[in-house]
Amino acid sequence: MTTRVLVVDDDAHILRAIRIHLSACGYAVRTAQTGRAALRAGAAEHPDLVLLDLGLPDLDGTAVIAELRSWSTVPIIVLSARTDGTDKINALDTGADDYLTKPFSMPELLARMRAAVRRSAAPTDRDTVVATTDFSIDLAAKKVLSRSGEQVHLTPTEWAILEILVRDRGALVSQRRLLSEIWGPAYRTETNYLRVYLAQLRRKLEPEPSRPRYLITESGMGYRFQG
Amino acid sequence: MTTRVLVVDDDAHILRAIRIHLSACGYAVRTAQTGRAALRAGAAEHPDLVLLDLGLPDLDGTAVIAELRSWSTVPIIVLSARTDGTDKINALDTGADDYLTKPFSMPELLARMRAAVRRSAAPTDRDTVVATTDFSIDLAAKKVLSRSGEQVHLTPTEWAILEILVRDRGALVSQRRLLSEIWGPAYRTETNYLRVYLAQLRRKLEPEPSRPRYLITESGMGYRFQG
DNA sequence: GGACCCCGTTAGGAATGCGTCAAGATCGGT
DNA sequence: ACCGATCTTGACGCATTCCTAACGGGGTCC
Repeated sequence: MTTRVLVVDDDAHILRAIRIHLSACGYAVRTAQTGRAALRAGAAEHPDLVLLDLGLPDLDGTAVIAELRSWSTVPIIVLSARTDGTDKINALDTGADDYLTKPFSMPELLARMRAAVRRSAAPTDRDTVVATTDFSIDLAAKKVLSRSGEQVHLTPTEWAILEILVRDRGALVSQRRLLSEIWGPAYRTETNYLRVYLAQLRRKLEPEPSRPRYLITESGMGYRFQG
Repeated sequence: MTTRVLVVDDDAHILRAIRIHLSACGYAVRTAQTGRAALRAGAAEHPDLVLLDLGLPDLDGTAVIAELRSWSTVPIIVLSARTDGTDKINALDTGADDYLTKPFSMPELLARMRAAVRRSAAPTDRDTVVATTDFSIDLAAKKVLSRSGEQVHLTPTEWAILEILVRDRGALVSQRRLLSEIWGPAYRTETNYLRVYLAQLRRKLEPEPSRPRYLITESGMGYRFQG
């Protein structure tokens, strides 16, 4: 499984140089030249690692970090020409995982990338099959079986929502996070999407769709999968 | 819930300087001057973070990292005078989380420590559950369970207030802070909002709402969550 | 004892959020 | 280019939550 890296820098030359190096090392590279493009790509592609230059034309670098962190725990390594100490501290406190000052050596960047990915890869070992008395969900196989053993067909969007809720089963998932992860950060306020799809999921999964037992609404906050 | 840091360095002066700085910032500091002492202290005390100098008299620094990593995932930040790139890469690949070259600025070290602790604390929801004899609060899952195990339903505003109080449990939280964090700075004087919502929280959580045991009023000052 | 001030409690209308339905728009495969 | 599946969008009635304004109780300082 290749590691997907999102590289964000406004300088196309640097972007190209990094892309060449990383591709040669077996990473799948995706690039963005602006903060907004970075947020879009982050939401759409769910990279395993983000390399972020702070000097972007449209958004402040720390704003990009904060926005990403509002719904994602992807490792973020900041690459910056600024040697100012306060930039470093702000970036780290906003949620960056590491901070390299340009110019840096490529071997060091690669080593820090390996360290960041190793850390984030560790705690992803939760049961892949979640069973209730009415249905069972296989997260690895992306399948849902009804009690009678028949497969329940879900559309891609339905599955995307269910997967997020079930991965954090028991926890409240904010509508903002669901919208950001599935439709992108720009759709944070389109809560009616969620209303429609939650209704469809309930019709397919709940024994009594009008009185949900598993897909719980927390008014004004979000949704919760009750195991 | 103070963070316990193990500082490993053979130079007693540096050790003292770091200890003073970290203690002043609220960390609980334990020190070791040799690799073996560091491994012993790591096993005995399970620190939340390790600051490790590579130039130890008895063991190679990477050996210490490898030994710790064989059984622990505690964050390790390497502090080293060696500017050689291969040392850095070896340390990171052996399992170090970060690498600072001496001399470094203390604010940067503190920021990197915060980042490392934040990362390692995030996936383990251990500290996010606050339990009393009458109910338990899961800050990560945004869930409150009564003693009988039933879920207590809170509205967004109720939850917002409870979250702030519980995050700073034991401490007095001023009404001004609650009001400006939840309703915005313009509502600093609307203390009647708090009276209403505190009453609702007590009705839902306290065994005897008229005689609060957990949600304590400090007249004229603010409120306090008494664990 | 009286005049405060601060707090707890209650309740109902206003505002916001949610479930539901159905009709276009869009996408993907043949 | 067609057709079915899927996604978007808007509208409506209902449920929940919020705001607000009372009233009463318990302190404290004159």
